[in-house]
Amino acid sequence: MSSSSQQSSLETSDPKLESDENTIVERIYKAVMEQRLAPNTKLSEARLCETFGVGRMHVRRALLLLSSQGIIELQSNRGAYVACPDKSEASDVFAARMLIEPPLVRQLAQKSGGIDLALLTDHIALEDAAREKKERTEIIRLSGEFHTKLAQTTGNKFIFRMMRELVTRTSLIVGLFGSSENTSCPDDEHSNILKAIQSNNPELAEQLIVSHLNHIQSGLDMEARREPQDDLAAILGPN
Amino acid sequence: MSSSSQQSSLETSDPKLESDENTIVERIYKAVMEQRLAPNTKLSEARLCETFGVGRMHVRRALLLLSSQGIIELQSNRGAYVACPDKSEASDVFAARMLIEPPLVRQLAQKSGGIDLALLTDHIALEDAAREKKERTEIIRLSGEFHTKLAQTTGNKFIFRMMRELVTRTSLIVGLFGSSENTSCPDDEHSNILKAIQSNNPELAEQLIVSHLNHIQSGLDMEARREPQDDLAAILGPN
DNA sequence: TTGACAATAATTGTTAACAATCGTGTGCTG
DNA sequence: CAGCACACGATTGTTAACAATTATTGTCAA
Repeated sequence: MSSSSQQSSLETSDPKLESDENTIVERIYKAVMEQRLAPNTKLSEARLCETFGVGRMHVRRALLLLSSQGIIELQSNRGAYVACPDKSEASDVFAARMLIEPPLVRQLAQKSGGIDLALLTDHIALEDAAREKKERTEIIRLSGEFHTKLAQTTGNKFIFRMMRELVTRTSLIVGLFGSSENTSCPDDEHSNILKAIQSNNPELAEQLIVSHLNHIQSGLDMEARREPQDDLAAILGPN
Repeated sequence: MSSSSQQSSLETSDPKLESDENTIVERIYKAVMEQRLAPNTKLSEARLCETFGVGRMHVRRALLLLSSQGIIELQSNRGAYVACPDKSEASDVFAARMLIEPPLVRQLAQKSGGIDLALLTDHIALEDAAREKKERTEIIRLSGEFHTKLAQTTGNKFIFRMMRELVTRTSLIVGLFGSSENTSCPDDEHSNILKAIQSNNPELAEQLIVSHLNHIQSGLDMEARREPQDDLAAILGPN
């Protein structure tokens, strides 16, 4: 079995342009962030080899890196599975974000004059456009990316990496516990947070991010957990 | 070359007990934390293979993981080197710690009643003992570990991982920029922070950690950077 | 029909040989 | 003597075959 290329949304644009394992990580990472790869989906080495057109070594490297970022879980002799956070992990993620993000936006609002907010203003435009066009995966991705870019704006790579990990995990959690349509952040809260930062209002910015995080968390249904499907179908788009 | 076992401090206790690549990561990690492995030291695959008595695959896995944690740096076709932070990274590390640790200890002091501080009280005892015996590497390691355990006390694995990474990086930085004897945290500041937490005094605890971090940072000489030696001698103790 | 058990297929883990790259030292040349 | 080119040695990167483990299927008996 596994004849030639069974995947449609995969090797569309560039058939076998050099896709090193860094690209592999990025592709899988993005697929998880956009909730195209559901939690608990098995990622077998053979399929990924075909999918990306690389040897097993590169796939294994990528899987190891992804597991070190908590995006997938490696089970000994059993393969790699997209991470599937439970209730406890979910509350840990939000607790960590509650610890970090308020001081973060407060700090941004304090020295708002001295830093470049173009990244964020541009981002809000992107979010609006995506919401306009009702592009689901774009909305989901951008919704998380706002928080990542918030951290990126500090120019501190450690803060950036921490936020990136937390946001990624949050995306998984929202996919698992998100009730109904509530898969992304409420509409214009991001915009309001940015405005508070721009107008040098640390207290307001902090307050807004706190309630924003609370909104996300309260939009979850921690009891009924959407059962993760093992779909192999709509995976890993080329971009 | 590379006859039998050239390393003294290595395979002392258990000659070839199963040391999987998890152990390899731990061993190298610990060596870096205790500043036995100087920044910029080259870690060649062949030597690590002999040292740990495993195949190249395990070594490469370990190196990849270590590089993903920022403990070493992988240069393409050139090998692995112990990370060597520069001035900019150093200030980023302290900025990130300034962002996280104050709210962290504040939070601990707030709900001090409901959490188990045994980890920390025990730790202070260990620190005192090590200082008594003037065990340099122990003091260095424990001095960083206090902060890690501070995070561990929250029971939040994300906060723990963040702090662990920052503390590790701090250890490298202190090794590089640390002026003279000032290789560890000032004597009893840890103890005072713990007391503030125990007595449910969030403001004091926060203030103490801030000045503690400032003390560490001001003990560095950011200009004259200790030139990293390429020593292969005193490496990777067995414990 | 259901359960356990055995054989087989599929997948992951490991090893070793091979290829490619980089650093170094040697010798040539100006 | 300085500088460059080349070749050699050492180290890293890659591939493919092999071993070990797990999952699946089919069979048989209760």
